[in-house]
Amino acid sequence: MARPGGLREQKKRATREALRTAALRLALERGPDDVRVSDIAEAAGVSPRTYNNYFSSREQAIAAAVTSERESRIAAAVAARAAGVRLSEAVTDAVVEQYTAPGEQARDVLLLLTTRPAIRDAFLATPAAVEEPLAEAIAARVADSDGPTPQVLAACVAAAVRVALARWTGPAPTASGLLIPTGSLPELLRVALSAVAPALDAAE
Amino acid sequence: MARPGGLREQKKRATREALRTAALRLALERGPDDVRVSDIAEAAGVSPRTYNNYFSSREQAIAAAVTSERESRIAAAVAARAAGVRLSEAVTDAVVEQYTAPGEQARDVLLLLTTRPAIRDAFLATPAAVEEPLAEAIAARVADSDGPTPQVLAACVAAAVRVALARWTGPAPTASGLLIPTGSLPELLRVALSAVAPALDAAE
DNA sequence: GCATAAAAGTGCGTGCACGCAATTTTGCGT
DNA sequence: ACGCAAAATTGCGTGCACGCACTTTTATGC
Repeated sequence: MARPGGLREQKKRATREALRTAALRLALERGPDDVRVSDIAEAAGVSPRTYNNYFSSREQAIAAAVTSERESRIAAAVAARAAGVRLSEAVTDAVVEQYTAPGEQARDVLLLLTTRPAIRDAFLATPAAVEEPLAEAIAARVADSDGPTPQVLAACVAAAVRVALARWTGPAPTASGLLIPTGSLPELLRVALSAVAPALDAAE
Repeated sequence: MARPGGLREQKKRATREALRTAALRLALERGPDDVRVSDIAEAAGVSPRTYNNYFSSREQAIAAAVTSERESRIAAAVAARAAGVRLSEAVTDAVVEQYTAPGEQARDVLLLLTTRPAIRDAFLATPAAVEEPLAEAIAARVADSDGPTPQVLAACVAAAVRVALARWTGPAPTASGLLIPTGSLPELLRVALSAVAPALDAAE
Protein backbone atom coordinates (compact mmCIF):
# COMPACT_ATOMS: atom_id res chain seq x y z
CA MET A 1 0.00 0.00 0.00
CA ALA A 2 3.08 2.24 -0.01
CA ARG A 3 4.34 4.56 -2.70
CA PRO A 4 5.36 2.31 -5.56
CA GLY A 5 2.94 -0.21 -4.02
CA GLY A 6 0.50 -1.87 -6.37
CA LEU A 7 -0.06 -1.20 -9.98
CA ARG A 8 -3.26 0.35 -8.85
CA GLU A 9 -1.79 3.20 -6.83
CA GLN A 10 0.74 3.73 -9.55
CA LYS A 11 -1.86 4.25 -12.19
CA LYS A 12 -3.85 6.49 -9.94
CA ARG A 13 -0.88 8.73 -9.38
CA ALA A 14 -0.15 8.76 -13.08
CA THR A 15 -3.69 9.80 -13.90
CA ARG A 16 -3.64 12.54 -11.28
CA GLU A 17 -0.36 13.82 -12.61
CA ALA A 18 -1.59 13.69 -16.18
CA LEU A 19 -4.72 15.61 -15.27
CA ARG A 20 -3.05 18.43 -13.44
CA THR A 21 -0.29 18.72 -16.01
CA ALA A 22 -2.80 18.84 -18.82
CA ALA A 23 -4.85 21.41 -16.94
CA LEU A 24 -1.92 23.73 -16.49
CA ARG A 25 -0.64 23.29 -20.01
CA LEU A 26 -4.00 23.98 -21.59
CA ALA A 27 -4.62 26.96 -19.34
CA LEU A 28 -1.30 28.44 -20.40
CA GLU A 29 -1.78 27.67 -24.06
CA ARG A 30 -5.21 29.06 -24.69
CA GLY A 31 -5.99 31.05 -21.59
CA PRO A 32 -7.82 29.71 -18.57
CA ASP A 33 -11.25 30.76 -19.74
CA ASP A 34 -11.07 28.73 -22.90
CA VAL A 35 -10.41 25.43 -21.20
CA ARG A 36 -13.32 23.13 -20.54
CA VAL A 37 -13.16 20.29 -18.09
CA SER A 38 -13.86 17.94 -20.96
CA ASP A 39 -10.75 19.26 -22.71
CA ILE A 40 -8.57 18.48 -19.74
CA ALA A 41 -10.09 15.06 -19.38
CA GLU A 42 -9.60 14.32 -23.02
CA ALA A 43 -5.99 15.48 -22.92
CA ALA A 44 -5.38 13.14 -20.02
CA GLY A 45 -7.19 10.28 -21.65
CA VAL A 46 -10.03 9.87 -19.19
CA SER A 47 -13.70 10.69 -19.11
CA PRO A 48 -14.92 14.04 -17.81
CA ARG A 49 -16.63 12.24 -14.98
CA THR A 50 -13.32 10.77 -13.89
CA TYR A 51 -11.84 14.23 -13.72
CA ASN A 52 -14.21 15.05 -10.90
CA ASN A 53 -13.22 11.89 -9.10
CA TYR A 54 -9.78 13.45 -8.75
CA PHE A 55 -10.48 17.15 -8.49
CA SER A 56 -13.61 18.75 -7.16
CA SER A 57 -13.30 21.88 -9.18
CA ARG A 58 -11.83 22.99 -12.43
CA GLU A 59 -9.30 25.31 -10.83
CA GLN A 60 -8.14 22.79 -8.29
CA ALA A 61 -6.19 20.87 -10.89
CA ILE A 62 -4.26 23.95 -11.90
CA ALA A 63 -3.47 24.81 -8.32
CA ALA A 64 -2.37 21.23 -7.78
CA ALA A 65 -0.06 21.46 -10.75
CA VAL A 66 1.64 24.46 -9.21
CA THR A 67 2.03 23.08 -5.73
CA SER A 68 2.29 19.40 -6.65
CA GLU A 69 2.01 17.79 -3.23
CA ARG A 70 4.29 20.30 -1.65
CA GLU A 71 2.11 20.48 1.47
CA SER A 72 2.09 16.80 2.16
CA ARG A 73 5.86 16.83 2.45
CA ILE A 74 5.87 19.49 5.12
CA ALA A 75 4.59 17.12 7.75
CA ALA A 76 7.25 14.58 6.86
CA ALA A 77 9.92 17.26 7.04
CA VAL A 78 8.73 18.29 10.48
CA ALA A 79 8.76 14.71 11.71
CA ALA A 80 12.26 14.30 10.33
CA ARG A 81 13.53 17.23 12.40
CA ALA A 82 12.31 15.40 15.46
CA ALA A 83 15.36 15.84 17.66
CA GLY A 84 16.15 18.68 20.01
CA VAL A 85 15.31 21.68 17.87
CA ARG A 86 12.44 23.91 18.91
CA LEU A 87 9.10 23.09 17.39
CA SER A 88 8.64 26.54 15.94
CA GLU A 89 11.99 26.30 14.26
CA ALA A 90 11.31 22.84 12.90
CA VAL A 91 7.99 23.91 11.43
CA THR A 92 9.25 27.16 9.98
CA ASP A 93 12.25 25.56 8.35
CA ALA A 94 10.16 22.73 6.97
CA VAL A 95 7.65 25.11 5.45
CA VAL A 96 10.22 27.47 3.98
CA GLU A 97 12.21 24.58 2.63
CA GLN A 98 9.22 23.12 0.84
CA TYR A 99 8.12 26.44 -0.58
CA THR A 100 11.56 27.31 -1.86
CA ALA A 101 11.38 25.52 -5.16
CA PRO A 102 14.28 25.60 -7.61
CA GLY A 103 12.91 27.93 -10.26
CA GLU A 104 9.52 28.46 -8.64
CA GLN A 105 7.46 28.86 -11.75
CA ALA A 106 7.61 30.97 -14.80
CA ARG A 107 6.03 34.36 -15.22
CA ASP A 108 3.05 32.97 -17.10
CA VAL A 109 2.09 30.71 -14.25
CA LEU A 110 2.33 33.56 -11.79
CA LEU A 111 -0.01 35.56 -13.97
CA LEU A 112 -2.53 32.77 -13.75
CA LEU A 113 -2.27 32.69 -9.99
CA THR A 114 -2.53 36.42 -9.52
CA THR A 115 -5.02 37.57 -12.12
CA ARG A 116 -7.68 34.86 -12.12
CA PRO A 117 -9.66 35.06 -8.90
CA ALA A 118 -10.91 31.49 -9.06
CA ILE A 119 -7.44 30.08 -9.60
CA ARG A 120 -6.05 32.32 -6.90
CA ASP A 121 -8.67 31.05 -4.48
CA ALA A 122 -7.86 27.46 -5.31
CA PHE A 123 -4.19 28.21 -4.79
CA LEU A 124 -4.81 29.85 -1.45
CA ALA A 125 -6.84 26.83 -0.39
CA THR A 126 -3.97 24.40 -0.91
CA PRO A 127 -2.24 24.93 2.44
CA ALA A 128 -5.27 23.43 4.16
CA ALA A 129 -4.07 20.05 2.94
CA VAL A 130 -1.22 20.17 5.40
CA GLU A 131 -3.44 20.32 8.44
CA GLU A 132 -4.14 16.69 9.10
CA PRO A 133 -0.68 15.24 8.55
CA LEU A 134 0.96 18.17 10.30
CA ALA A 135 -1.36 17.79 13.26
CA GLU A 136 -0.13 14.24 13.70
CA ALA A 137 3.48 15.29 13.47
CA ILE A 138 2.88 17.99 16.04
CA ALA A 139 0.95 15.65 18.31
CA ALA A 140 4.08 13.55 18.65
CA ARG A 141 5.90 16.50 20.19
CA VAL A 142 3.48 18.30 22.48
CA ALA A 143 2.10 17.53 25.89
CA ASP A 144 -1.63 17.64 25.21
CA SER A 145 -1.65 15.29 22.27
CA ASP A 146 -5.22 14.10 22.76
CA GLY A 147 -6.85 17.47 23.02
CA PRO A 148 -7.44 19.88 20.18
CA THR A 149 -4.08 21.58 20.57
CA PRO A 150 -2.24 19.81 17.74
CA GLN A 151 -5.13 20.36 15.38
CA VAL A 152 -5.34 24.01 16.31
CA LEU A 153 -1.62 24.57 15.90
CA ALA A 154 -1.55 22.82 12.56
CA ALA A 155 -4.49 24.91 11.43
CA CYS A 156 -2.66 28.03 12.56
CA VAL A 157 0.38 27.09 10.52
CA ALA A 158 -1.78 26.48 7.50
CA ALA A 159 -3.49 29.81 8.05
CA ALA A 160 -0.17 31.61 8.31
CA VAL A 161 1.01 30.03 5.08
CA ARG A 162 -2.22 31.03 3.41
CA VAL A 163 -1.82 34.65 4.52
CA ALA A 164 1.75 34.68 3.28
CA LEU A 165 0.73 33.28 -0.08
CA ALA A 166 -2.08 35.80 -0.28
CA ARG A 167 0.36 38.66 0.24
CA TRP A 168 2.76 37.12 -2.19
CA THR A 169 0.23 36.86 -4.98
CA GLY A 170 -0.80 40.43 -4.41
CA PRO A 171 -3.66 42.00 -2.52
CA ALA A 172 -6.60 40.19 -4.02
CA PRO A 173 -9.07 41.90 -6.29
CA THR A 174 -9.98 44.34 -3.50
CA ALA A 175 -7.71 47.36 -3.50
CA SER A 176 -6.36 48.63 -6.78
CA GLY A 177 -3.35 50.85 -6.34
CA LEU A 178 -2.28 49.93 -2.85
CA LEU A 179 1.21 49.18 -1.75
CA ILE A 180 2.58 45.91 -3.04
CA PRO A 181 5.36 45.03 -0.63
CA THR A 182 5.72 41.64 -2.27
CA GLY A 183 8.97 40.49 -0.77
CA SER A 184 10.41 37.12 -1.46
CA LEU A 185 8.15 34.24 -0.59
CA PRO A 186 10.53 32.61 1.91
CA GLU A 187 10.78 35.87 3.77
CA LEU A 188 7.04 36.38 3.79
CA LEU A 189 6.62 32.88 5.13
CA ARG A 190 9.11 33.45 7.91
CA VAL A 191 7.46 36.66 9.00
CA ALA A 192 3.99 35.12 8.95
CA LEU A 193 5.12 32.05 10.84
CA SER A 194 6.96 34.10 13.41
CA ALA A 195 3.57 35.26 14.62
CA VAL A 196 2.50 31.73 15.47
CA ALA A 197 5.88 30.61 16.77
CA PRO A 198 5.11 31.56 20.39
CA ALA A 199 2.06 29.31 20.31
CA LEU A 200 4.08 26.41 18.94
CA ASP A 201 6.82 26.73 21.53
CA ALA A 202 4.38 27.24 24.38
CA ALA A 203 2.76 23.91 23.58
CA GLU A 204 5.80 21.71 23.87
CA MET B 1 -24.60 54.28 5.65
CA ALA B 2 -24.90 52.85 9.16
CA ARG B 3 -27.15 50.11 10.42
CA PRO B 4 -30.63 51.50 10.13
CA GLY B 5 -29.16 53.69 7.40
CA GLY B 6 -31.03 53.93 4.17
CA LEU B 7 -34.08 52.09 3.15
CA ARG B 8 -31.79 50.23 0.82
CA GLU B 9 -29.64 48.57 3.45
CA GLN B 10 -32.71 47.83 5.42
CA LYS B 11 -34.38 45.97 2.63
CA LYS B 12 -31.21 44.10 1.88
CA ARG B 13 -30.98 42.92 5.43
CA ALA B 14 -34.60 41.96 5.41
CA THR B 15 -34.16 39.91 2.25
CA ARG B 16 -31.09 38.20 3.64
CA GLU B 17 -32.93 37.38 6.82
CA ALA B 18 -35.94 36.12 4.93
CA LEU B 19 -33.79 33.89 2.79
CA ARG B 20 -31.87 32.22 5.56
CA THR B 21 -34.95 31.84 7.72
CA ALA B 22 -36.84 30.28 4.87
CA ALA B 23 -33.92 28.00 4.11
CA LEU B 24 -33.73 26.69 7.65
CA ARG B 25 -37.47 26.33 8.02
CA LEU B 26 -37.86 24.40 4.79
CA ALA B 27 -34.88 22.20 5.56
CA LEU B 28 -36.41 21.30 8.91
CA GLU B 29 -39.88 20.77 7.53
CA ARG B 30 -39.19 18.49 4.62
CA GLY B 31 -35.62 17.42 5.09
CA PRO B 32 -32.63 19.17 3.56
CA ASP B 33 -32.55 16.99 0.47
CA ASP B 34 -36.03 17.95 -0.60
CA VAL B 35 -35.41 21.67 -0.67
CA ARG B 36 -34.54 23.31 -3.95
CA VAL B 37 -32.99 26.70 -4.20
CA SER B 38 -36.05 27.82 -6.12
CA ASP B 39 -38.20 26.82 -3.15
CA ILE B 40 -36.21 28.97 -0.79
CA ALA B 41 -36.27 31.89 -3.19
CA GLU B 42 -39.99 31.56 -3.66
CA ALA B 43 -40.60 31.39 0.08
CA ALA B 44 -38.62 34.58 0.48
CA GLY B 45 -40.33 36.28 -2.41
CA VAL B 46 -37.35 36.74 -4.68
CA SER B 47 -36.05 35.14 -7.83
CA PRO B 48 -33.71 32.15 -7.69
CA ARG B 49 -31.04 34.29 -9.28
CA THR B 50 -31.26 36.74 -6.42
CA TYR B 51 -30.71 33.95 -3.95
CA ASN B 52 -27.25 33.50 -5.38
CA ASN B 53 -26.58 37.19 -5.06
CA TYR B 54 -26.83 36.67 -1.32
CA PHE B 55 -25.53 33.17 -0.79
CA SER B 56 -23.05 31.36 -2.96
CA SER B 57 -24.27 27.93 -2.11
CA ARG B 58 -27.43 26.26 -1.03
CA GLU B 59 -26.09 25.21 2.35
CA GLN B 60 -24.64 28.59 3.16
CA ALA B 61 -28.05 30.03 3.87
CA ILE B 62 -28.78 27.35 6.43
CA ALA B 63 -25.44 27.85 8.12
CA ALA B 64 -26.10 31.58 8.15
CA ALA B 65 -29.45 31.01 9.80
CA VAL B 66 -27.74 29.11 12.61
CA THR B 67 -24.94 31.57 13.21
CA SER B 68 -26.76 34.74 12.14
CA GLU B 69 -23.89 37.23 12.03
CA ARG B 70 -22.41 35.98 15.23
CA GLU B 71 -18.90 36.24 13.84
CA SER B 72 -19.16 39.85 12.78
CA ARG B 73 -19.89 40.84 16.37
CA ILE B 74 -16.75 39.23 17.70
CA ALA B 75 -14.53 41.92 16.26
CA ALA B 76 -16.70 44.62 17.79
CA ALA B 77 -16.59 42.87 21.14
CA VAL B 78 -12.81 42.71 20.99
CA ALA B 79 -12.55 46.38 20.14
CA ALA B 80 -14.88 47.18 23.02
CA ARG B 81 -12.60 45.48 25.51
CA ALA B 82 -9.86 47.83 24.38
CA ALA B 83 -8.54 48.82 27.80
CA GLY B 84 -5.87 47.13 29.85
CA VAL B 85 -6.89 43.50 29.57
CA ARG B 86 -4.58 41.10 27.79
CA LEU B 87 -5.31 40.56 24.13
CA SER B 88 -5.70 36.82 24.50
CA GLU B 89 -8.23 37.34 27.24
CA ALA B 90 -10.14 39.92 25.26
CA VAL B 91 -10.36 37.67 22.23
CA THR B 92 -11.24 34.54 24.14
CA ASP B 93 -13.97 36.23 26.12
CA ALA B 94 -15.38 37.89 23.05
CA VAL B 95 -15.54 34.61 21.17
CA VAL B 96 -17.02 32.62 24.01
CA GLU B 97 -19.53 35.33 24.72
CA GLN B 98 -20.74 35.38 21.16
CA TYR B 99 -20.95 31.63 20.89
CA THR B 100 -22.86 31.25 24.12
CA ALA B 101 -26.32 31.80 22.78
CA PRO B 102 -29.36 31.65 25.05
CA GLY B 103 -30.88 28.35 23.99
CA GLU B 104 -28.30 27.55 21.31
CA GLN B 105 -30.56 25.69 18.92
CA ALA B 106 -32.96 22.85 19.12
CA ARG B 107 -32.12 19.23 18.59
CA ASP B 108 -33.40 19.20 15.03
CA VAL B 109 -31.03 21.93 13.96
CA LEU B 110 -28.12 20.14 15.53
CA LEU B 111 -29.02 17.05 13.55
CA LEU B 112 -28.82 19.08 10.38
CA LEU B 113 -25.40 20.40 11.31
CA THR B 114 -23.98 17.05 12.29
CA THR B 115 -25.45 14.57 9.84
CA ARG B 116 -25.40 16.42 6.54
CA PRO B 117 -21.81 16.79 5.35
CA ALA B 118 -22.50 19.71 3.06
CA ILE B 119 -24.27 21.69 5.76
CA ARG B 120 -21.60 20.79 8.26
CA ASP B 121 -18.94 22.08 5.90
CA ALA B 122 -20.80 25.33 5.40
CA PHE B 123 -21.14 25.68 9.15
CA LEU B 124 -17.45 25.09 9.72
CA ALA B 125 -16.66 27.69 7.10
CA THR B 126 -18.52 30.44 8.91
CA PRO B 127 -15.71 31.42 11.33
CA ALA B 128 -13.69 32.61 8.36
CA ALA B 129 -15.97 35.61 8.19
CA VAL B 130 -14.41 36.97 11.35
CA GLU B 131 -10.94 37.24 9.89
CA GLU B 132 -11.01 40.61 8.24
CA PRO B 133 -12.81 42.63 10.92
CA LEU B 134 -10.93 40.88 13.67
CA ALA B 135 -7.63 41.58 11.96
CA GLU B 136 -8.41 45.29 12.08
CA ALA B 137 -9.36 45.12 15.72
CA ILE B 138 -6.14 43.30 16.49
CA ALA B 139 -4.08 45.68 14.39
CA ALA B 140 -5.11 48.47 16.71
CA ARG B 141 -3.45 46.71 19.62
CA VAL B 142 -0.23 45.18 18.37
CA ALA B 143 3.14 46.61 17.47
CA ASP B 144 3.54 45.37 13.91
CA SER B 145 0.23 46.61 12.60
CA ASP B 146 1.38 47.00 9.01
CA GLY B 147 2.86 43.56 8.55
CA PRO B 148 0.97 40.33 8.22
CA THR B 149 0.83 39.71 11.96
CA PRO B 150 -2.74 40.93 12.59
CA GLN B 151 -4.01 38.96 9.63
CA VAL B 152 -2.20 35.85 10.75
CA LEU B 153 -3.44 36.12 14.31
CA ALA B 154 -7.01 36.69 13.20
CA ALA B 155 -6.75 33.71 10.91
CA CYS B 156 -5.44 31.64 13.79
CA VAL B 157 -8.37 32.61 15.95
CA ALA B 158 -10.77 31.69 13.17
CA ALA B 159 -8.97 28.40 12.72
CA ALA B 160 -9.19 27.62 16.42
CA VAL B 161 -12.90 28.36 16.42
CA ARG B 162 -13.33 26.13 13.42
CA VAL B 163 -11.53 23.26 15.10
CA ALA B 164 -13.64 23.71 18.21
CA LEU B 165 -16.83 23.69 16.19
CA ALA B 166 -15.65 20.63 14.34
CA ARG B 167 -15.11 18.77 17.58
CA TRP B 168 -18.41 19.99 18.89
CA THR B 169 -20.39 18.74 15.92
CA GLY B 170 -18.71 15.39 16.18
CA PRO B 171 -15.82 13.82 14.32
CA ALA B 172 -16.92 14.32 10.74
CA PRO B 173 -18.08 11.48 8.54
CA THR B 174 -14.73 9.73 8.94
CA ALA B 175 -14.75 7.45 11.96
CA SER B 176 -17.91 5.75 12.98
CA GLY B 177 -17.81 4.58 16.58
CA LEU B 178 -15.01 6.69 17.93
CA LEU B 179 -15.01 8.57 21.17
CA ILE B 180 -17.26 11.58 21.24
CA PRO B 181 -15.86 13.77 24.00
CA THR B 182 -18.25 16.53 23.03
CA GLY B 183 -17.92 18.85 25.98
CA SER B 184 -19.78 22.10 26.16
CA LEU B 185 -19.07 24.46 23.32
CA PRO B 186 -17.76 27.32 25.49
CA GLU B 187 -15.33 24.96 27.10
CA LEU B 188 -14.16 23.59 23.76
CA LEU B 189 -13.67 27.13 22.54
CA ARG B 190 -11.62 28.07 25.57
CA VAL B 191 -9.36 25.06 25.23
CA ALA B 192 -8.85 25.62 21.51
CA LEU B 193 -8.15 29.30 21.97
CA SER B 194 -5.74 28.68 24.81
CA ALA B 195 -3.41 27.17 22.23
CA VAL B 196 -3.22 30.41 20.29
CA ALA B 197 -3.19 32.67 23.34
CA PRO B 198 0.63 32.74 23.59
CA ALA B 199 0.84 34.04 20.06
CA LEU B 200 -1.70 36.76 20.77
CA ASP B 201 0.07 37.94 23.91
CA ALA B 202 3.48 37.78 22.31
CA ALA B 203 2.36 40.19 19.63
CA GLU B 204 1.27 43.03 21.83
C1' DG C 1 -5.49 -20.65 -14.05
C1' DC C 2 -10.05 -19.32 -12.44
C1' DA C 3 -13.56 -17.33 -9.68
C1' DT C 4 -14.75 -13.62 -6.93
C1' DA C 5 -14.39 -9.52 -4.42
C1' DA C 6 -12.79 -4.76 -4.38
C1' DA C 7 -11.79 -0.67 -6.63
C1' DA C 8 -11.39 2.60 -10.48
C1' DG C 9 -13.58 4.39 -14.64
C1' DT C 10 -17.83 5.75 -17.16
C1' DG C 11 -22.53 7.67 -18.83
C1' DC C 12 -26.51 9.87 -17.49
C1' DG C 13 -29.50 12.98 -15.25
C1' DT C 14 -30.33 16.76 -12.04
C1' DG C 15 -29.72 20.92 -9.70
C1' DC C 16 -26.73 24.58 -9.16
C1' DA C 17 -23.38 28.70 -9.42
C1' DC C 18 -22.51 32.55 -11.94
C1' DG C 19 -21.46 35.89 -16.04
C1' DC C 20 -24.03 38.94 -18.75
C1' DA C 21 -27.24 42.27 -20.21
C1' DA C 22 -31.73 44.17 -19.59
C1' DT C 23 -35.06 46.04 -16.16
C1' DT C 24 -36.66 47.94 -11.93
C1' DT C 25 -35.88 50.27 -7.62
C1' DT C 26 -33.66 53.67 -4.56
C1' DG C 27 -31.74 57.96 -3.23
C1' DC C 28 -29.68 62.33 -4.09
C1' DG C 29 -29.11 66.85 -6.15
C1' DT C 30 -31.47 70.71 -7.93
C1' DA D 1 -41.50 67.39 -7.69
C1' DC D 2 -38.36 65.61 -11.25
C1' DG D 3 -34.83 63.43 -13.43
C1' DC D 4 -30.65 60.89 -13.26
C1' DA D 5 -27.04 57.85 -11.72
C1' DA D 6 -26.00 54.06 -8.85
C1' DA D 7 -27.54 49.82 -7.09
C1' DA D 8 -30.45 45.82 -6.75
C1' DT D 9 -33.24 42.32 -9.03
C1' DT D 10 -34.24 39.36 -12.75
C1' DG D 11 -34.06 35.92 -16.85
C1' DC D 12 -31.23 33.46 -19.66
C1' DG D 13 -27.59 30.53 -21.10
C1' DT D 14 -23.51 27.79 -20.08
C1' DG D 15 -20.52 24.78 -17.82
C1' DC D 16 -19.99 22.26 -13.87
C1' DA D 17 -20.17 19.13 -9.54
C1' DC D 18 -21.84 15.02 -8.08
C1' DG D 19 -25.20 10.95 -6.90
C1' DC D 20 -26.29 6.71 -8.94
C1' DA D 21 -26.08 2.56 -11.41
C1' DC D 22 -23.27 0.06 -14.54
C1' DT D 23 -18.95 -1.62 -16.80
C1' DT D 24 -14.10 -2.50 -16.74
C1' DT D 25 -9.90 -3.32 -14.46
C1' DT D 26 -6.97 -4.95 -10.64
C1' DA D 27 -5.94 -7.87 -6.67
C1' DT D 28 -6.61 -12.01 -3.90
C1' DG D 29 -8.15 -16.50 -2.47
C1' DC D 30 -8.75 -21.21 -4.08
